[in-house]
Amino acid sequence: MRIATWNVNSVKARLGNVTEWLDSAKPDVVLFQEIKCETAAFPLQAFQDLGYHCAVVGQKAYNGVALLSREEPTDIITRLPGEPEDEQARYVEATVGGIRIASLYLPNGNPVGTEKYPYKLRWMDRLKAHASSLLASEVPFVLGGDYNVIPEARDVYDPAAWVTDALFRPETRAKFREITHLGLVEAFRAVHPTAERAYSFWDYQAGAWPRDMGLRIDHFLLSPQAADRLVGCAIDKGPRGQEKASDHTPVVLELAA
DNA sequence: ATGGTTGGCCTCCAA
Repeated sequence: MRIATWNVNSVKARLGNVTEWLDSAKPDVVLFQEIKCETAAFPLQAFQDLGYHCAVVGQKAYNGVALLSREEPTDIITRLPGEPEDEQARYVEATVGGIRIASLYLPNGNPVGTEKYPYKLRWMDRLKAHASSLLASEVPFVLGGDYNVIPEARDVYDPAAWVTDALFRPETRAKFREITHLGLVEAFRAVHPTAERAYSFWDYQAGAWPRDMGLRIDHFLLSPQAADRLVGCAIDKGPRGQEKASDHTPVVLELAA
């Protein structure tokens, strides 16, 4: 099974790029983040025409996630447990082919001096708690999406310049490690243990893309049973180089059978 | 060189 994750930065502004990529990459499942539209405004038909079922959690203007799959997803949940007052559209999870698969958009957390940063850390605590309960259930699972976390110094073009940023602060990285240390496998790093300058995001500003000033912030975390089936994980830089590109590019996970 | 871009929305916010 091939599962892709892609922060599309507005599914409506990106519809041409996205459908063209799906048509060539043909993932079995694709996880979108930052669809930036309400659920009812999601361009369902375009994706149904490509053979996908869609589980969509949208909101006006910001955030928004979706899970698309060739097989109909079941047992869909539309929010991360904990903080029921949290209305931000950042999580959708469903069962596809016997695997629990989530599309998540972890809060950015900048600027650090505001309430946005503690919200990010609380969201990570909630993700950790949810991952713990999924592990206890012993169902194989894949948590994919835009984590807004740079795991290590080699995952950013200039670590010193980013050390006070919410994506790379030591406290953020420590929280990310708390999650992986539950026993999850970060798929790209497992498959490419020595890769450098392997990025999934390049800012629109300051010529970041042509200068390869990127970050690796889009990840797949795999449960032990899912990791046993890990065949490959690759970043497809193609879409980032196109006209009207998202600032993120797809990451593709391959699981056996 | 204290720079620069994009999307959504409505005058700036978020990234």
